[in-house]
Amino acid sequence: MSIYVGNLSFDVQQEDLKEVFAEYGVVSRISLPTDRETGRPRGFGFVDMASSQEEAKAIEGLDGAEWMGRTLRVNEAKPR
DNA sequence: GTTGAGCGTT
Repeated sequence: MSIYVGNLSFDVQQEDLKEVFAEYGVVSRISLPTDRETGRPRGFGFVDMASSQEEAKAIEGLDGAEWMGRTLRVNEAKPR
């Protein structure tokens, strides 16, 4: 299970995401995909937590929250 | 600016 985090600021780094999600549990994996053609950040990311309970809490606590001047969109990620 | 690849044998 993993979390989709959308509407991110383009200058957010993996460490920043980890910091925020660590508030809700153990972050086991972070992914911030960049546009393969342009190398630019795509403005969204993926976070995996150690447990689905922690993920649920993170989604609950962070979806719709304002961060880095943008309103976060957080929910369960679709399968790649 | 809203759902991740990548040339290998997980």
